[in-house]
Amino acid sequence: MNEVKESKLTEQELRLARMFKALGNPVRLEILRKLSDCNSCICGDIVDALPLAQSTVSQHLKVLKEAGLIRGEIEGPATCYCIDQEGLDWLKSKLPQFF
Amino acid sequence: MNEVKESKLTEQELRLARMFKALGNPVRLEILRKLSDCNSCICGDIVDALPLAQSTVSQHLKVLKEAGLIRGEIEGPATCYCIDQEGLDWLKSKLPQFF
DNA sequence: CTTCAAAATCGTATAATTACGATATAAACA
DNA sequence: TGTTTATATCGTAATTATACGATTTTGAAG
Repeated sequence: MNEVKESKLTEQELRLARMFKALGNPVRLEILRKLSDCNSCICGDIVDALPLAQSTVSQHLKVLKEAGLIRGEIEGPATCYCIDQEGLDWLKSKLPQFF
Repeated sequence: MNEVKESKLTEQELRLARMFKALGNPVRLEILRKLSDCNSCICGDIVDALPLAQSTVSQHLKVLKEAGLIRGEIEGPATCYCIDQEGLDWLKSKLPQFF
């Protein structure tokens, strides 16, 4: 919708916007907090902790992963998710220098 | 089986989510960067700097204001916008302690 | 009081997000 | 092989976001 028009934002700033967008949803923030608390988590545990359908949670996890905020690793029949510390550290370092 | 699951986010975390949501849009990030650069700005200058209609920019400014990221002050026939340093400082302080 | 200019708000079309149930996929095991 | 279990993806409905032009509001100046 707002992409054909010349944005004066740098690639880094657009990455920042994508991260903020992913963070700007209470459900996803809750998932992140849980992952931050328990270090790493089987997807099913996250589903159990939320009042949402499995497919909905899976969708949110995908958004977080694509934003570079979490990582998912297949562990046997399940998938283990964890914070993407590299991505979060990048965000934390960029925030103060942006504003 | 029918556990009642509700959001376990605190009021502060919901405020964080609202701020992130406002930040998660390239146009609004561009507005913020401009305000950060020029310290304070007449609304019209922001409109002129963007390839968007005045009404659209005004809407984005409203979102940023409601999220506590900018402030607007009526100055004669115009409105002068500036960064809400208090709000941004709060965000910057909360981010590292959340993750 | 009227006019002008700046900004906000309204009405609305379109696009994106969020949610769900249904279905597909992939790994482990019988 | 087929079954089970966990997760991802599909199709879709409802809601929210984004954009625009038109209109209203507000303050300053004539």
